[in-house]
Amino acid sequence: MKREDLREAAERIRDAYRAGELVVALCDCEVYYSGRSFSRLGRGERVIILKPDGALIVHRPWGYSPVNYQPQSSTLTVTVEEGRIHLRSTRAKPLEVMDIYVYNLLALFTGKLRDEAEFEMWGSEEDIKHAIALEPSILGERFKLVDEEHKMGDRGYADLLLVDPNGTYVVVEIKKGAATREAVKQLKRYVDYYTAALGHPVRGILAAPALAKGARPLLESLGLEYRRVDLRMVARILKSRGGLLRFLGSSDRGSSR
Amino acid sequence: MKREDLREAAERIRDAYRAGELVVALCDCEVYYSGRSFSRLGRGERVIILKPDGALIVHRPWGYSPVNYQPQSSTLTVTVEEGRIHLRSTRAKPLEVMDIYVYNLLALFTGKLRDEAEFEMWGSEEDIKHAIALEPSILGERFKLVDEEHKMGDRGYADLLLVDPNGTYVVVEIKKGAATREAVKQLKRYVDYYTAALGHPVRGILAAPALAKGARPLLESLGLEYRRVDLRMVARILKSRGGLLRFLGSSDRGSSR
DNA sequence: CCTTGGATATCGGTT
DNA sequence: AACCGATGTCCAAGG
Repeated sequence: MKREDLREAAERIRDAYRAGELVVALCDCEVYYSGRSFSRLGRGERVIILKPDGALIVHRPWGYSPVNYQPQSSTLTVTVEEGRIHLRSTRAKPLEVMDIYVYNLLALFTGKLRDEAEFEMWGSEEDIKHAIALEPSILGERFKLVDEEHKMGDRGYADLLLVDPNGTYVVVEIKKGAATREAVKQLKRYVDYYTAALGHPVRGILAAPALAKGARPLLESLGLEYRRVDLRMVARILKSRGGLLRFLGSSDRGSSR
Repeated sequence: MKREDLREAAERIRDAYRAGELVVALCDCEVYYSGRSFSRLGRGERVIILKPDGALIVHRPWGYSPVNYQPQSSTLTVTVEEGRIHLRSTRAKPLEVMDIYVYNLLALFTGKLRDEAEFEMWGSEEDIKHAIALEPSILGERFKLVDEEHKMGDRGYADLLLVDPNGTYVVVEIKKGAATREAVKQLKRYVDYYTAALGHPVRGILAAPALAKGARPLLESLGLEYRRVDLRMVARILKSRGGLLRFLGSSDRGSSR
């Protein structure tokens, strides 16, 4: 790339960054990173996104993950060297530095992006927890809610603590995806702790949309229980209690078909 | 955006995707996602990257994380609707669908990116493990290596298994950053398992550059040990054994100064 | 501030 | 194909 073109491109990037604009560059570059780890990426053509908040993202032409990046609040310097542009992004804590050397530009976009829209997401573990807390009976018995995020000594926190019609306490562990054996062990640790703390038996329920392959045998051998939770049921409960009104109102547009 | 422009843009995107090219679009769009979770993002201006392998990434003008995405091997369809382009990306397993409605294009790049370079990274947990395996004595005693990734029944795998001069086995858990209480618990599970499996006492060592706040009290109360590992020491050992020669040879370019 | 735990986590390697 | 642990994990909530 010609010297003048490099200078001009560097100035466009610097000016855009100072003006709070977004920069997208498709370019031939090298990348070095030093911080919690160290990495080196030889010359090749990539997509670079530089955001007004300092986030810097480098994508190779394949894969989901960026090959290199700095998070928001990093700071950038732009300098022109012999035959290349040097972009240095510095993150303060932990101290991390990323150096990009740009040798050629295929395309360069700079400008402000107007994006004031709301982003709504639903289906988290917490959404499931809220739904069960609102209607513990969806677990199949007349449970009553005792507490959420109930401390289990130094073992952690039980997602939910319920009591069944017999007055027996029930520790509930929730997973948003297929519950693994690890989740079963986690529940067991809570049940063991709480049984010891109370001095009498406690039930343990794993609530999840599904069980991973080896989870059921382990669960049963440990005397624990599984209750399937249906995300649609969760949505219905939250919706009836007003938690998801606007979101669900039009989610069907993108959901299927 | 004019109808003809939309049609033309849609065709460019479709043709590029079919030809195995990369697409970067800066556009005014809406996004819906349905799969393991559900999300909705109203209209606004974003950066969209579509890669030849099917990866699809949508970035808002701030933050490190993409607001919506599909991983590689997703498939794309492009259609023109009234006043907008509809991009639908489908991931087969788990079944997940992302719909993008594009109302206006600020910029559109399509083309092949040539990127054959190697990406090298150093400083992983595995690098630390290799260094200790090569020179177990850096943990401060005359340990001998027994095994790497030694299976601890159904609890997982110990990073390293050593034996001390007394013939006592030592389970080692390695962390590349500050070791948390969670790491201490993980080590405890391994030590408990292996003590039971062998029928006599086993030592447990947590090897990491640092201990997180609450980790030391827990570690000591469980009778486990901590050994600090120095990344520079790790680099020296690996370098002397030839593992990092080429990489370290020029990493100084990007590391500092 | 640090610590903790979730995430559409993603990504490999191993079973 | 499922499971398991690492990740420059990132990130928000707060015990």
